[in-house]
Amino acid sequence: MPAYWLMKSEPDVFSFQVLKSRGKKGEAWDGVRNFQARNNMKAMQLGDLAFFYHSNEGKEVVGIMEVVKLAHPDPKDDTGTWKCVDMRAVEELPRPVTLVEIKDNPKLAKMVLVNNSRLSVQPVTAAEWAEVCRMAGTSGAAKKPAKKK
DNA sequence: GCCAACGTTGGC
DNA sequence: GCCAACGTTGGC
Repeated sequence: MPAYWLMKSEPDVFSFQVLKSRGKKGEAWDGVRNFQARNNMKAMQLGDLAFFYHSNEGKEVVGIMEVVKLAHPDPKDDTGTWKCVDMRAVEELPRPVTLVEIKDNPKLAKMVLVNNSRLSVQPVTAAEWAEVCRMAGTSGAAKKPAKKK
């Protein structure tokens, strides 16, 4: 069973659209300089899914992505302290879910996003994942491996 | 642009 | 090992 995460970025710096343009290979999620966030990335498994949240501009969950490479040394870090994972875009949400909507939903009151907005890589429970997907108008990439073309 | 909250650093 | 000071993040 895959775990769920939420990762955020300022769209000015790195947006979901940019990640999408990287295709299946994805892109290294580097630049994280926070121990909690790093530890969360270390815990990620291949195939784990994550929401892409745009901070500052937009303040909304805009897409779903997947872990395609396990935690490895951050190429932009000389000290060897920091790690990153590679992510690829899976699906752009039919309807972005804003921070306001998340805060308004009692089911999501315990989300880390609400309580610790500064953590850039955070875990999401299965229930929260399902709820945000429902609000976004998607079934959530994980639940439809049957859909082959 | 401001400010509150948090994490990290460094002096003791 | 504690805690004050500082820097950064991110919502408003």
